[in-house]
Amino acid sequence: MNKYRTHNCSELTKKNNAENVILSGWINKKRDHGNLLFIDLRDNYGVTQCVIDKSNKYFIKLEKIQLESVIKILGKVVNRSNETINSELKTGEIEVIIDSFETLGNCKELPMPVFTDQEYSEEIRLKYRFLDLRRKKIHENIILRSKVISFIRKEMNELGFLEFQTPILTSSSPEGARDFLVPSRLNPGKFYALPQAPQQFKQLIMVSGFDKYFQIAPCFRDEDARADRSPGEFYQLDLEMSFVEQEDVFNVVEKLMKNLFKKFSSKKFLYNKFPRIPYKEAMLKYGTDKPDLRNPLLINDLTSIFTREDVKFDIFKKLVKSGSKVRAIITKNTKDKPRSFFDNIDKWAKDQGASGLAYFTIENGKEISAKGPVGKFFSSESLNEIMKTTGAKVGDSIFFACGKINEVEKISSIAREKIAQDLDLIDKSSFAFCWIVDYPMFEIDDNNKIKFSHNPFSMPQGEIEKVDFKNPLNIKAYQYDIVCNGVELSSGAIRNHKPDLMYKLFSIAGYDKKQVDNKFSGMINALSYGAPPHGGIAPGIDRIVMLLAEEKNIREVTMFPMNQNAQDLMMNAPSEINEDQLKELGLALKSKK
RNA sequence: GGGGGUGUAGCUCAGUUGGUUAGAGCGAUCGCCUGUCACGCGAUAGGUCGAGGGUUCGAGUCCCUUCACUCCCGCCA
Repeated sequence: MNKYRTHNCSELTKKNNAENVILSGWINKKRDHGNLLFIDLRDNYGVTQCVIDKSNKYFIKLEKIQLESVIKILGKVVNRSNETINSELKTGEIEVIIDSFETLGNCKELPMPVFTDQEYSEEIRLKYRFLDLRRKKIHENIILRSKVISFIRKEMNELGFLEFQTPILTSSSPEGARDFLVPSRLNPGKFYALPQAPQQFKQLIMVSGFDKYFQIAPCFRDEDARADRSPGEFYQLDLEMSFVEQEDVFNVVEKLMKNLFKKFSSKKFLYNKFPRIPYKEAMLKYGTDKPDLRNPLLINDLTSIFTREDVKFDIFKKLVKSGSKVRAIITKNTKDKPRSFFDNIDKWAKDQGASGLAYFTIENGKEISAKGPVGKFFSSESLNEIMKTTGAKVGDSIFFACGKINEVEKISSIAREKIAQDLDLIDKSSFAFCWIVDYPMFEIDDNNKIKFSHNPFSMPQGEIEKVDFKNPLNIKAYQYDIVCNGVELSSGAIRNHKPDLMYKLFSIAGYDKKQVDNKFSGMINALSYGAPPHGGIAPGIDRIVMLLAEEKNIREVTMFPMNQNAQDLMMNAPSEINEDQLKELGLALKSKK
């Protein structure tokens, strides 16, 4: 028999009536009636009410013991009387009459309450994470995370994937994020880097002939945090497959996501087959490459309307002449919305740094007309044209944004979200997955330099002989993202397994052969020894769990997260190291300013 | 690197137009209470109002600087 317990704290029911039991756990709550004391004993599994009265010699001791102390209770299970049954508790039909008890772990005065639904500051939560993690919601989130990961492992195994570990200490690579660096004691002056992702390794695994690989892989990137982005480290379901095309990867991931999200959520899928949306189309219709497809609003391009003679909206017309674009969002049947609805959105847009949103509502008197501050600038014919291109009807309203393409995409994207929220158009009870496909291989940065827009190892689309290297910005890649409810879960690609092509693409981005050989030696070398066509993806585990747990902050699904400044307040990391350690590594610190 | 928000008791917060001795709930300590499940009742302790400077007869409150946490932009797949 186990020394500490015969049952856990959620097991006992009427069936156990009159049994002598041993329970161990934390004191969740005490209710002290002076001559009668109730103790809610909690463990990982649940809560059991235990009772003791003053005739018991342990009564005084138990009365004094601190909440959150760990105790072992010996007692007898009794059925509760009907009036005292607690239907909210799994064990609410019984209670344990305490016979004796033993303190296993004392608790000091708590820096924060554990048994409350009260919110408290992250600082205190992170410093005392071990207390925070005892609380119900986050405790359940972390258990969910564990279950999600083991489910993924099982599914991946069934799909024929093999799990492999890849090195944590590896080499620094150009492109992408800032690396975390680790000095090498045995190689003074040289540094390892922690992997931003096992990208090159997983491709090498394919070259090594393993066919299907996956890993719940830690990834390290030294970039600033966001609510949905941990500083430093996060986990991906990294996977790679040989002899596949894009659709083969999609099939595997769709199957996995559907099984996973059905298993851990009761929400429905908006699309059973995930829509494939070309990058260009996504940027036009949604203003972003991570659209929330639960939101029914679409963005329309109305630039050409503002070249018409019979449209007199001069501010926009002037901007259009100098190359700006006009994008519009139609809201269905909003003619009766109060003026404040429209003005709030306009004011909100100005707060976002845009020049505001113009708007009007389409009316039908003698002829089609527009009502609203800028309505008078639009002729009936131009309105008919707008209705034709956008599908807007009488009674609908139209919001306009005008600006340079990047700006107008951005503002129309967040306006689409804002308007949908205000009109309560987003179906919160569903998951809307989609694939964003056909990403451009290259893009132009602020200094007018061509750079890889995604991953330098992606395969360009089309037959290699026909790729138009003269116009690199037109080259599309077999590069894709998977998005759910506006959350980017992952990006992936069919990889470029042809070294010659790789050199060519790198040369467009300004790397000569020598540089490529030097920086990507492991991989480029391997590709010239018989590499299979291959591709993969790497969905973010943390974000999947966030969606399933309906959390907005990644720290709510991370056991021991760092704060925004990449500090672990509980472990005191990062910390200073002593002179000897520095010396051994051949390092010297510059004095801080 | 930049912008916004927050910072008052161990915790969560209130604090009016600048005005006497800075309050509440929870927690802690002490006392009362035999059926609670957010038990109830009474009392006590607990404050560098994030820090520094300034304005003022007088600052938790106004101004400047600074620090911490957080959200966002940049950055990042």
